Amino acid sequence: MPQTIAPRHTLPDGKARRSRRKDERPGELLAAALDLFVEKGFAATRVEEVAQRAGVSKGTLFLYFPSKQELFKAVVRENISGRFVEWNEEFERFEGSTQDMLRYCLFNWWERIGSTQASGIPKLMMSEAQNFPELAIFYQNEVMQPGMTLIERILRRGVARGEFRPMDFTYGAFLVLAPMLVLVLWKHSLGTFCGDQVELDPQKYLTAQLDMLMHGFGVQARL
Amino acid sequence: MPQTIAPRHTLPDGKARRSRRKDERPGELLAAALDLFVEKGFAATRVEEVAQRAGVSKGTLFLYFPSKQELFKAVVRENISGRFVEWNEEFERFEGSTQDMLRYCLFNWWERIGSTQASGIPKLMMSEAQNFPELAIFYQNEVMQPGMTLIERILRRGVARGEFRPMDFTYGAFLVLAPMLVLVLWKHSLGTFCGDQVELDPQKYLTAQLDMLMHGFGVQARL
Amino acid sequence: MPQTIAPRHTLPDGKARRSRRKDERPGELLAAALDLFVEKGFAATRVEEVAQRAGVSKGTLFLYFPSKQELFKAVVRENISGRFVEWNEEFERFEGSTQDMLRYCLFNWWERIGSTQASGIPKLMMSEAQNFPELAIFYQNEVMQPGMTLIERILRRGVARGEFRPMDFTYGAFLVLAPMLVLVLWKHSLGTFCGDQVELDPQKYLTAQLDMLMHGFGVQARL
Amino acid sequence: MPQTIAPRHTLPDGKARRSRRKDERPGELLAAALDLFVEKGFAATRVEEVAQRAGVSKGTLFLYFPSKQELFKAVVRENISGRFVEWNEEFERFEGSTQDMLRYCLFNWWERIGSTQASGIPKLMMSEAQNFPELAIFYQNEVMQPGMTLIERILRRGVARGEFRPMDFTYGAFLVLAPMLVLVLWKHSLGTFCGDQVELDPQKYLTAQLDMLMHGFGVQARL
DNA sequence: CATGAATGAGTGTTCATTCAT
DNA sequence: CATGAATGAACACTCATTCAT
Repeated sequence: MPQTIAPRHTLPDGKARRSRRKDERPGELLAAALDLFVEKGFAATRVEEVAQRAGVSKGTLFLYFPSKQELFKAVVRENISGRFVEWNEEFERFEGSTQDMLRYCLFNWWERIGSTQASGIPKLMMSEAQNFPELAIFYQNEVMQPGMTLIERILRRGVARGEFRPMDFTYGAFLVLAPMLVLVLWKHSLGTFCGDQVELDPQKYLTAQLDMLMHGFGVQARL
Repeated sequence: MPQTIAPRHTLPDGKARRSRRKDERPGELLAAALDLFVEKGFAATRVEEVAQRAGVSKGTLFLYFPSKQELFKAVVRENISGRFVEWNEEFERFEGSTQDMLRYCLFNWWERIGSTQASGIPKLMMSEAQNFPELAIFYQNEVMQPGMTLIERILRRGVARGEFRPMDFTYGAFLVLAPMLVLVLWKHSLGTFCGDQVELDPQKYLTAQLDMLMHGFGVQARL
Repeated sequence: MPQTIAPRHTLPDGKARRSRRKDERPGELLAAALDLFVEKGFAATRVEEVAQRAGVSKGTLFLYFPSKQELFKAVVRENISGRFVEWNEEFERFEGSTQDMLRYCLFNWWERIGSTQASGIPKLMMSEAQNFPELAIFYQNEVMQPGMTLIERILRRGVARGEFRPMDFTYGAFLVLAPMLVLVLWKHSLGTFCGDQVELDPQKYLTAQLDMLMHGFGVQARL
Repeated sequence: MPQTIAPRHTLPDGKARRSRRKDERPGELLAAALDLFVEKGFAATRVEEVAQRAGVSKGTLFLYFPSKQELFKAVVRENISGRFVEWNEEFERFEGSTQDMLRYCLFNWWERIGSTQASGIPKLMMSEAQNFPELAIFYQNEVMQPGMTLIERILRRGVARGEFRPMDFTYGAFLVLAPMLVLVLWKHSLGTFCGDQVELDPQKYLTAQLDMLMHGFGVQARL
């Protein structure tokens, strides 16, 4: 029977046996690692735990990833896929006020990133940037830059259409991004220890941000 | 009667040898600790290293600080939380528009914290919070809470005087804090690896933030 | 079908190389630990030393025993407390006078404990009890209690059968135990330095004890 | 004024100033050390604590005793004075049955030693004998030997007067001593952790011991 | 391919002892 | 004489990584 051995990471046919296929090991490991890295941080996560959660032995993990650091890199790379292409297209097709566009941007980001496991990645990157300069650059190029550019494009559109005041777009993009970033950093770090003292409702938070972005705090804005 | 014998632990003349004075030890240790904690993180910094950099032995460090965590707390108190009393007073005496107050707040923060070594502390806490809950709670109570409260007071003043629109002060304070936080996180983390790609001029950045905080991006704000 | 491949972790032939077999590790460690604990005391014994003497690394020790204290408990269980079940059964089956039972108890204890390395454990516990309350409680529960109970049962049997006079069994058990305890304490402590001054022949000592236990020193006992 | 400096440890006159005299330092230190050694054991007692309790600084302690070990030796030597001369005389003058003599011995020992701070010394010696061979020999010669001899003399008297059966006096003395020793070891070591499980009333305990010593457990003893 | 037993480097903290004042 | 600041050796336990089976 011509049962050829499939090259790793490639499924011979679409209807492959679901569970415990050799080719799925890396994926299971990456998923387990993401969970644990996000939950406990890089240093506090033990490789054995990752292996256990993926249902394999510690030795097996090192069969697929030569070191814990390489595992980390693989996790980050795996989880910051190029969704920006799709998003850019979405925004190009967008019709409506730029304020609506900004609103759409904020809430969509929350729905697809902020509220998911992936929201732990920025915190991880921020913490481990020093230890993984290569990854930091990668993250900067593949995530931060495209993200900033996307926001900049929205701001430019707003200015071009006379909806927004002229501004420095780089700083502008930072100012849009900052509260979003702080929201997920809070969620995954300091916020964990506030108990009920500071309860952040993402919807209200983003709504407040949008309002501030558009009108600022000053009274004259209401005119 | 001529008290010829100098009192113990007192140097014969007031202009004693500058360096290695006993009462400077804690200060030297705090400075060394701040440097190393910011540079390498809390966990990765070895107490012996701190002691060495301060020019004393490991044992001496524990003479002044009962534990590594207490050393960290002392560093934070020395550089941040200990100053809130002074800052609160400053703001109580402040006369002028609340916009000026906000400007004063931002630029003063930059001068006294943001532009100094102490700006590494927020990044540090973000990274280590999970692994050192006690420190996280301390930071939350001694730094975040007072900081947020200080900002909230400014916002309340603005609303009370009719300068600012009504708002939720908690979210408002977050929105003021976020760009400042991101500025120093950036400076101590991802920003390190961007080279010249993204050059943030703090003065311009904070000016842009202030403008946005007051007027927002929307054109109607100009009316 | 001929299963040619030896099951993992099993040596090709039954008579595998004698030493360094995986399943002997705990035993080797326990033996090394007993030696060192008795020789140097619990606190003064370094785990690395135990590991070295057992021919393994420090890490390996912690593979089998989660902590130094648990190692100690295992040593005690292996050498003393684990045997009470067997001893209790022996005594339940015992037929004969209670005096013979007491004799059997004393000389058997000497043969199986008193004359072995394990006799150092009581001295060890006496010395370290204050500093390791957890171990003290463990020893109290696992060794002293069962031991006292065993002796009490013998005494109760003697009284029940009319062989012994009525007595307070708690104090009675103490009085039986005391000379045995002192014998091994002596052996492992002060006795070490007496040279030939006081030569204790255990057989004669225990014989004398038994005689005293039965008849006392008083002459009327001979009637 | 001829105020000659008194040699250390010697008081110029009987009516010396009571408190904080230089010459009393060693005594205060020895007392403090005894308390703490008995309470916490040798290793667990910190010299600073001893110094504090004696009201001097750590440095001063080392002025009088070159090391912690020497301090220990001094403590033991100080506290096992030659009371045996007095006791021997007492026993020579004793008139009455030898059983009464034994009773007197036991309860007197309890009153003068067993119930006092000094009862901690045997436990200390037992624990530290290995570390202080010199002291162990000293203790053996100055305490154990005289004590055993004293008991032996009682036993010999009993036999000589026809009150006691013939016996090996060395073992006999051990058998008398053992329960007394165990009583104080229990008091200062393992017994500490039994809570209410085993409550030893010294009076009852010694009474039971005396009864056993005289008559044994066997029924024939009653005849 | 997979296993899991074995390894050993790395670190905060204590405390007896010293010595400049 | 007395002080107390300074020292530095000592030690249990973790966990990433290896490798014989």
